[in-house]
Amino acid sequence: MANLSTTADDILTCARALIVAGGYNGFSYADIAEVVGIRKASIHHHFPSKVDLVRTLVARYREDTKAALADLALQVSDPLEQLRRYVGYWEACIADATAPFCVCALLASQLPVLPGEIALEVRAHFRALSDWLATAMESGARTGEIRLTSPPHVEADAFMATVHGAMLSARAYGDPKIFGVVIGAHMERMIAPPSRNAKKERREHLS
Amino acid sequence: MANLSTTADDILTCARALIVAGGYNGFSYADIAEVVGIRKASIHHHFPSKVDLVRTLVARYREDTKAALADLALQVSDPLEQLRRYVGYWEACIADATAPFCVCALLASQLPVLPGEIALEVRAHFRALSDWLATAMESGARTGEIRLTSPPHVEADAFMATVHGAMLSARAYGDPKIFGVVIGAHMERMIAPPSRNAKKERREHLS
DNA sequence: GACGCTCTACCTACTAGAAGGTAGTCACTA
DNA sequence: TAGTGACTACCTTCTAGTAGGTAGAGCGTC
Repeated sequence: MANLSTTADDILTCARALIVAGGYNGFSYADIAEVVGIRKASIHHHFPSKVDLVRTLVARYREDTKAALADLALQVSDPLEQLRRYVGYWEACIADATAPFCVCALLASQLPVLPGEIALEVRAHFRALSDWLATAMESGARTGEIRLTSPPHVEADAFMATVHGAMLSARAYGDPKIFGVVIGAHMERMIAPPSRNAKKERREHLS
Repeated sequence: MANLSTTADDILTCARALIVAGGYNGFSYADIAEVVGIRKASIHHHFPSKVDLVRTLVARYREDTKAALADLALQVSDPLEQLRRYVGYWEACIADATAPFCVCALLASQLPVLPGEIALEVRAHFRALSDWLATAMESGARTGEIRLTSPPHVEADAFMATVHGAMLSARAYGDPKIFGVVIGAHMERMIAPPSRNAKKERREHLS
């Protein structure tokens, strides 16, 4: 945060795109230098080491995500609509290929070879996202809009897993549409029918 | 296939473990040489290039998976039990950390930076797995054991996405149990209750 | 307002080591 | 005796990172 220069921003943006494409070992300072239009050594001026660069990048990504999710919860009161907006964001990103993958999801897949400090940041993102989703699940169950067949935090982890898996499938198939199809199926299963025993279900599945 | 020597096998086994840990760019010939106990140049004797090595590895992984899934369908007639065995396999792998990730899932995450020939193999794995799952889904729906809320191939893709996402979460959280919990929740939602209108549901959701 | 000081952003030029890969050699075995 | 599987000894290219320097902006002060 705290007003970094435009060049540093450019470096981070570029690095993020490169990580999303090929992970931590899938890019080099030379790659960034070429895209941003400066020399390798100049990147070291802004970020002394690769670990610094990626740690900063992930920390900022986490902050941005945290702020965006908090804002979403504030702007949209309906929990089901919150989830729809969340997946809608990714659907758009994948469709126009701006950022067709969550940078933390990609880094998590390489967790065993990641420098410790970066691994910690990645872990924290998973926990924060899962918590936000669990809160939405719980609210939805309370209003009777969402039907939970498991405790909220389990439903949240299942939802997150489906989102990440669907990103992967979209990439594997080379077809952005698959993301929406898979998530759509998951959400449909979650939407509570206007059933008579909604109260009973709610009682059963809230912690 | 076709009886490769033990050393070649060792190289492939080692490479697979290294890819599972850190992806295509996360390992080098030097890493393999150290583990297998031969020199870098000797690896080139068995696999002239890194692309050869990984292509062979993925092709063999696909063959093995194909054979195992065909065998599973032969040994176990009950479709729901087939799915349980499939996820049980991964649950065991993740729990004892032998191969806590599908090598194709990991490579798929880096698809944009993968050599073309390897990308093709990875894509083929996703298609084959999805097809197998869809067949199981369809059979399960026919016997009334599985409740499908979407067409079989969509349910199959959703299932596959959940499996891959759950692997990722298990890795991110550093907790093998999360895989079973997430998949368990998904399977529970799929199990049809002994309902009166099972026939009607079946009619609705088969292509 | 010219002088010097410091800081920022970038540069050229370099390094050590790791990467994938090659050439040629040797010993064992079918 | 041809083939296999390993070796040593290289090569080239790429990697992250360093050393040292330059141009210019900002700022105090004589």
